[in-house]
This record gives sequence, C-alpha cells and structure tokens, in this order.
Amino acid sequence: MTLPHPTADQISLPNVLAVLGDPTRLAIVRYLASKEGVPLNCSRFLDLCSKTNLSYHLAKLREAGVTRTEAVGTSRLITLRRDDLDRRFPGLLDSVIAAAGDDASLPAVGGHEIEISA
Amino acid sequence: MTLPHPTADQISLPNVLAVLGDPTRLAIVRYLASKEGVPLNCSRFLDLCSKTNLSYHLAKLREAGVTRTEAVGTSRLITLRRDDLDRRFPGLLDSVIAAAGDDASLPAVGGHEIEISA
DNA sequence: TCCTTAGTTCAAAGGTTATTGAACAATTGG
DNA sequence: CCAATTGTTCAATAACCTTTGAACTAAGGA
Repeated sequence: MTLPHPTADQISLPNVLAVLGDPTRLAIVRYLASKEGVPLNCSRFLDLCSKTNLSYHLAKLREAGVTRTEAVGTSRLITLRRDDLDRRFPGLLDSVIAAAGDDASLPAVGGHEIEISA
Repeated sequence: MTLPHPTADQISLPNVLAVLGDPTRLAIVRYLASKEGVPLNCSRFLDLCSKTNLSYHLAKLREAGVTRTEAVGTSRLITLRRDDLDRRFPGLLDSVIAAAGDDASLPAVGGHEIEISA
C-alpha cells in the first residue's frame, strides 16, 4: 500500500524550494540524507514537533516529491527521492544538504534512536 | 544611498529557499542570472506583476540576501548577490538557476527591453 | 516651477501555512 | 479479544503571505 506521490516530472521546482524553506522540513531532509539508504519511520523525527504536526510536514515533503513514504504495518518508511530529484534538478539536493549540514540554527533530529552496541 | 541588506553571514538557508519558492521571485532571479553583471532596474520585471507587488517581491529578495538593491536617482539597480551566496551555499544558486532555466511553467521576463540593434 | 518618471508605503482583503488537541483507523503483541 | 503502538484526519486558530489601489516621495527634465 503506497500513498500518493507525484511522478518525477510532476515535481515542481518552486514547490520543492518552498517546501524545503521550512526549518523543520529542512531538518528532516538533512537527517534523511545523513542516513541515506536507510528508510526511517516517522517516530525518528518526534523531537522536531508534535506527532500531528510531523504528519503534516511529512505529507508536504511527500506531495512535493522530496520524499517517498511507504506504509509497512503501522509504520511509514520515509526515504529521500534522490534519484528523481537528481534527474530533475541536478546538484540541487546536494548543495542544499551541504548548506544545511553547516546550519546550527536548524533543529536537530536524533538523540534517542536505537543504536546497536558493538 | 543603500537600502538595508543582511550581511553575508546573516543570510539564512531556509529563508533563501522559501523566498526562491515563489514563481515570481524565481523568475526574477533566473532573469538576473541570465543578465549577470548588468544591474537591472525594477521596470524590467513589470510584466510579472504590478508595480506595487513587484516592490514587495524585490524587497523580499533583498531582505533574504538574494539580491542587492542600489538606489541611483529614482531608479533601483538590482543585482544578484552571487559572491555572497556562493560563499555561504556553494553550488546552490547555480543548481537553482540551471533547474529554473528549463522550467516553462515559470513566468517569463522581457519582451520589451530596449535592445541595441546592430 | 511644474510635470513626469520610478518606485515605496499603507491599509485592507483574501489566501495559505503551521500548529494544536481530540478523535479516529489499522496493525501487532499478549 | 484486548491493549498498545503508529500514524492520520478533522476543526479550529493564529500567523503569515500575496495582491490590490490609493496616496505618497524623490529625482530629473522642460
């Protein structure tokens, strides 16, 4: 069961920029990029805002084509749509992520993830 | 006489993205990039929206640190703050401009500029 | 000086966005 | 089946954004 996503060529540049122009969503994208390849579920982002609000922001990211959301059980697995974004807007995601990487004013994600100890 | 601009390190990434996430403003930036080096005055953009509204959008771009506005006589000369943006967010402006260059859904600027005939 | 040109400011209207809490749905473990 | 876990939907609110027209300022030319 998959939620509605735009196709790659339905992704609009102004819309992507507008959606990334929110500190909470930019923090989500930065974190997704830092764990790229690993699908994360929503709860990972609960220190950014309330559950309700998170649902709203993740829907915005999905509807803009920035993320892909897959429903698995009661979870939603979130991934960056890097391939589609790189094809549509070469270099954009990388430069945004690089710039966001240095940005101490963005809210931080993490601090209570379940890490595997060695 | 210069209008208030943020310093380079006051430029905020989310703010820049949000400001570029408006089709009118993105069209302005795309056009500025296509005429880079040439300071343009506001009237250049009058086919995008009303004079009042243009004043608002250009103020947004200036306040976000995307453009520099210099008052000369009754004119305002607008330039892209490429150096500052490139220093703060390497590659971002280029990828945005490249992506916008292909975007037929953005409003077009120009059509009545005074071109020098050969 | 008077008029025109270039652009700003203001207040108002209308739209969209972000955030909240309460209620809901769906899956999973006991 | 029951309860807990995960996340969504809804309605409400407050804040912000965009757009407008009318009124304004400031510089330049006749």
